[in-house]
Amino acid sequence: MGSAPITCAATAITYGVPISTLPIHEIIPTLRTQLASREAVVLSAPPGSGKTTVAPLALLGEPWLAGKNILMLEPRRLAARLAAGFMARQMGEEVGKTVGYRVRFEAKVSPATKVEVVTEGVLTRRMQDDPELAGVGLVIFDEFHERSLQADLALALCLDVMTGLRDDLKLLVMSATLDTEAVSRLLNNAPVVLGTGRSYPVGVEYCPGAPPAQPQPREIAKQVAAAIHKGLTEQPGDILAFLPGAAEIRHTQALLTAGLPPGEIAIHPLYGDLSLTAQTAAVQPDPKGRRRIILATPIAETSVTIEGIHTVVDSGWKRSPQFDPNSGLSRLTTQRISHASATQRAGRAGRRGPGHCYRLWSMGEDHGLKPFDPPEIMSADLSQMVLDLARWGVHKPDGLRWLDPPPAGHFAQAQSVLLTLGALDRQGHITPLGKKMAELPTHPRLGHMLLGAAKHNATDLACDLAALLSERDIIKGRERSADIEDRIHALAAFRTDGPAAARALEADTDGCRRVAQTSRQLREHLPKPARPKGNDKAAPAANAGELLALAFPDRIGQRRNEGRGQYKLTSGRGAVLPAHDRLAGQEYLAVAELDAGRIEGRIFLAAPLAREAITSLFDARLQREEKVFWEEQSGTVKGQRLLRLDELVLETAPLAKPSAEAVLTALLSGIRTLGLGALPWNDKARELQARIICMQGWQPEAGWPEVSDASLLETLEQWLAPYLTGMRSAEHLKKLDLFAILAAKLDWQQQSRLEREAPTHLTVPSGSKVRLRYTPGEPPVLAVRLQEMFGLADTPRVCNNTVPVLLHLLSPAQRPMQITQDLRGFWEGAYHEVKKELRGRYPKHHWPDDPWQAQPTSRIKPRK
DNA sequence: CTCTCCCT
Repeated sequence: MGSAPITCAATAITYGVPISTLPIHEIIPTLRTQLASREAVVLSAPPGSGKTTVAPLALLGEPWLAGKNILMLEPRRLAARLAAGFMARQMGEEVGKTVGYRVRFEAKVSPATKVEVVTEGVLTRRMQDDPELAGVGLVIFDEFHERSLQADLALALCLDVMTGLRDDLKLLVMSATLDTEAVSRLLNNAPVVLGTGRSYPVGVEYCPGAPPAQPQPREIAKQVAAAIHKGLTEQPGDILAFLPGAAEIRHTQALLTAGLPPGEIAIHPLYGDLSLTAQTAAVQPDPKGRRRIILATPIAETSVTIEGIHTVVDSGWKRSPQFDPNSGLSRLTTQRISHASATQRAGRAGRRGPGHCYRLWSMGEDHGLKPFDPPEIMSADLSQMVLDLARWGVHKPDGLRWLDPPPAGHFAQAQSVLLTLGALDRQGHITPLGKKMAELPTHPRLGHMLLGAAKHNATDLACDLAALLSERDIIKGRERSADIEDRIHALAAFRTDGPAAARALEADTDGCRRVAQTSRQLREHLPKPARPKGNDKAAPAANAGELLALAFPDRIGQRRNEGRGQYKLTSGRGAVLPAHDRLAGQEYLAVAELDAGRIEGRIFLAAPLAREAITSLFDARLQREEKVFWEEQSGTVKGQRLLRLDELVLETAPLAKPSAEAVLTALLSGIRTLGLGALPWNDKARELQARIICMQGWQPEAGWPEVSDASLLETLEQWLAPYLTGMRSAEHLKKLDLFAILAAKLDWQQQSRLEREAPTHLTVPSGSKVRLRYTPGEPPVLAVRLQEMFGLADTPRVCNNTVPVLLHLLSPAQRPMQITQDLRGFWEGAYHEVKKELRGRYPKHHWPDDPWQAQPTSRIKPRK
């Protein structure tokens, strides 16, 4: 068996409420009286309570609604159609009479319609066109606990309308969870009406697996497969398992097929990217009556209901996108689910009878779960919403009353994207172009592309691209390329040669159908292309890359030379293609879809782009720059003329005459990278440096200049720059006379003081001029033959007689015999020992018993 | 080791 054994906690809790007959009817009278006197009411009732279909019809005859309609908001098209159909049947009517619906691509409404069920996008669009919501007396928000971006926006817009334009508009916010306090507060302390649901008890069993550190797909799959095996033996009926994503589903499926007898049990993956046929198969009962295991993403939490589920296995993880305002990109992350989500998942086992739920964590960890999922507004790309708000006249996150205001950073990022696209001005106000973009039923980036395409004679292609990017990828399969041309070809094949031709190109035919439909709708929103008049020549048609560049001007990729498939984006960020992708050889890409990743982004959809196309498309945004820099390799200052698009360098050319100032700056930075040793130091210059540093140490208050290596390196501009005129290479630097340059840091007075107080030589009793050696922080060293010092009592001093030198007293052969700063002490003491040794080694020299009276001599040869 | 879900 391909899965690990599993041990389960003996604890089991049960929740759920007893079955009763639609308890929602019991609270209808309360709902009526509350809504009659208040502008808003919150209705909280669990799934299965019937609130979606009961509440609108029950309120239809209210006097305050006379002559006005109900608008009900649903998060999904299917739910809108089902709810309208159910209500129409209740009234014994066709859909589109008293009860109708309006979703994208489809409307069933008539002048007789009193209840109109709409999806979220329809409502925000309608409010933009008709802010007063003329003829509407009540807006119902269904499934508000899902807290979609659009529902949050619609609620904020409704509240705005109610404060000014429409004091007779009422709201009913319906939610399946009990987190109603915040909504109630936002709606001026609206009353909360509580209903009960109708569901069966679900026994919950905790089966802790490995501790929940960072989840590995294989590890999650192993635990889920083990729990499924346990469920197969302990529980009857079908099993629904919740996993974070496709990778975990694949692994679990592999483990199960390896561990189960073939053919007896049907295993179905279920996730949004799957073909419609595969999804339908997963949702329906098995045609051969076999037991079923459904391996699903959170799609099965709300969007899809599966009949006959008795057992749920909950991994406790989900994958969701997190917007990163720094990069302006989203990344998918695997996270723990919320408590509300865990309850919702368990509830999926109790729709038709008592059920059972295995949770792959411990009961103790329940407390670590967040009570609710954060609303979408906290983690989404806000550019479309910010454009809608600008059109509404709102330019700041706090311009409306929100349940959770949009995060300021995300809001600002959206504004900056919209500014780049020309939809907003610097104040965040909408431009005429922005208004046109907001009227198109698509993301502002794609709207920008659609509107720009006419000029490039490519409106049809732009519609297809916008449709492709609005819907799920039509090419499935793990080996697919990121090249968007593949999708364009498949779509063309689908249109001209039918579904089989599309399938031959590995495209999903339902997907092609959806994309074609979306493309057609977008085309209808755009003006008909003007026929070229007389001898006007039509502009050459733009290709996919050029069009995508209009939508994603901040995501142009340039190949890096580090490895195949590595790109740098206009923002400076890195992004990679799989190395096997055929696009990977392209020098430039227009990137449409990518995941922010941790360090580097991952490119999922892109098109090749010619450099000439970039320069002509972004002419106004190109930066022409002259760059003068130190080239380490050649050790010279180089000048280049650059053509840049933000962080990308599109062209370089040598710069004939760089400005002297720029050359100097580059040369100085070159010296800084090479270090001070790159300058032509000689002993004389180093000695001068040491003498100045010594003087500064001995006379800290006397104003000696800072000339240590560190401070010289820091202050190159001040002391060295004036001597660098005309120089531009390491070779040129060799001509510098550092001694003279350093000396020039001293004024005349300091120079003569230096000669006096830190002299290069001292005259010793023999008459010789002997060199002093200076080392910063130490006394200067006078190395002199002992014989030359006869007769001198006191150690010579420098620095205005304050610093005794360190004497290295040498033998005639320059061997150090004694090191001392106390000459008098030496003559009186140690000399007499040294003398004996010297007499032995140098018998022909004169080694007097009385050095005080002896004649100093500089003669090297001994006396005859 | 290729990516959750949904909407105009």
